[in-house]
Amino acid sequence: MGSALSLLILDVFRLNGLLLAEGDRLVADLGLTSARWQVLGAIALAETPQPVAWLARSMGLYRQGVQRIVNELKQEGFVAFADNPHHRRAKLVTLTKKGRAAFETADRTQKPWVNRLAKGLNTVDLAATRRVLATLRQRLEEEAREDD
Amino acid sequence: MGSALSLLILDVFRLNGLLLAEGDRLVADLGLTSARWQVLGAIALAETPQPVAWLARSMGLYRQGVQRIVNELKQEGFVAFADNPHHRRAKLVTLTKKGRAAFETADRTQKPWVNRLAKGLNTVDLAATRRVLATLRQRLEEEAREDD
DNA sequence: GACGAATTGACTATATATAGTCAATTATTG
DNA sequence: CAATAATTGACTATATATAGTCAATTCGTC
Repeated sequence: MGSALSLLILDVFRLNGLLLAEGDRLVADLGLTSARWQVLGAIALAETPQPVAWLARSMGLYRQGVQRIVNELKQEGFVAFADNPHHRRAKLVTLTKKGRAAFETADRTQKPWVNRLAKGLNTVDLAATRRVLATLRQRLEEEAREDD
Repeated sequence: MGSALSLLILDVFRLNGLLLAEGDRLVADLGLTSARWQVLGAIALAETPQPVAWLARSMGLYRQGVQRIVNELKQEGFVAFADNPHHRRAKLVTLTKKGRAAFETADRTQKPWVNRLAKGLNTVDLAATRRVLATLRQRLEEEAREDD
C-alpha cells in the first residue's frame, strides 16, 4: 500500500511541473502565467469580491505570494481594488474589463485542451482518482493544521 | 469529462504544495529538503553513478536546478564527484557515507508516514489513480517534447 | 468601552522551478 | 579526419513557493 502511494507521490510532483509549464504556454499570449490564471480564477469564481488573504486561503496558498501576484495584476490592469466597508486596509479585489476578458479567453483556450487531455480516460477511473486525491488532500491539510 | 479533469488538475496543484511542505518537515532535521531528498533518491536508485544532466532527465527537471542542488549537497558533504571516463567535464555524482546515511534515515522516517497516509485507501482506487496520472503524464510529456 | 487575540497588507529572506545563453567537450556524419 | 550537431556544466534572469516579522486594523470578551 505505502509503496504504491510513494510512486503516486512522485507522479504528482512530475504532473505538477508539466501542468504548470503547459498552462504557462496556453495563456502566455494573454500576458498571463499559470499562477496568474489561477488567481484570476479565484477572483472570478468568488460570489462576491474578496480581500487577498481570503483568496489565498481559498487556494491553499500563502498570503504573501498571492499578494505579490495580485499587485502585479493590478499594475497591469487585470484587477482593481475596491473599498471594503468592513476593513479599511483589506481592499476587495475585483476584475477589470481587461481581467475578465483575459480570463474568459483563457477559459475558451483551456476547454479543447483539457478535453483532448481527457480523451479516452475511463470515467470510473477518473472518479476514483478524484476520490483518492481528495482524501490525501484532506489528510495532509489536517496534518498541516496540526503543525501550527 | 473535461470538467472533472479540470478539478483534478486543481487537486494536483494543491497536493503538490502540501506534499512538498510535509516532506520538508519530515527531513528538516537531517539537513535536507523535499527537493534535496528527491535528488538524493535519484542518485541512490540509479544503478551506476550518473552526471547531473542524466539525473535531471530521469526526474523530469531542468539541469540547472538539479545542478544547483547537487552543488550544495557536495558543499555539505552529502555527495561527491567522481571522474567520468567518457566525459572530462561531466563528473559522475556519488553518495558519500553521510549522504547514504541521510537518505536511509529519510527512507525509514517516510515509511510509517506514507503508510499512515495510505491507510484505508481502496487498493483498486489507488491502482486506478496511478493509471490515470501515468496516462496524463505521458500525454503531457509528449506535448512538451513537441513544443521543442 | 478597554484590552488582548486574530487578521491583514507590507516587507524581507530563502528555496525551487522554468528558461536563455555561452564555452568546453563529446558524438555524428560526410 | 574534418565539419557539424548534440550534450554538458557554468552563469544569469525571472517566476513562484514557503516562511518570518511588523504595524495597522478589526474582532471578541469581559
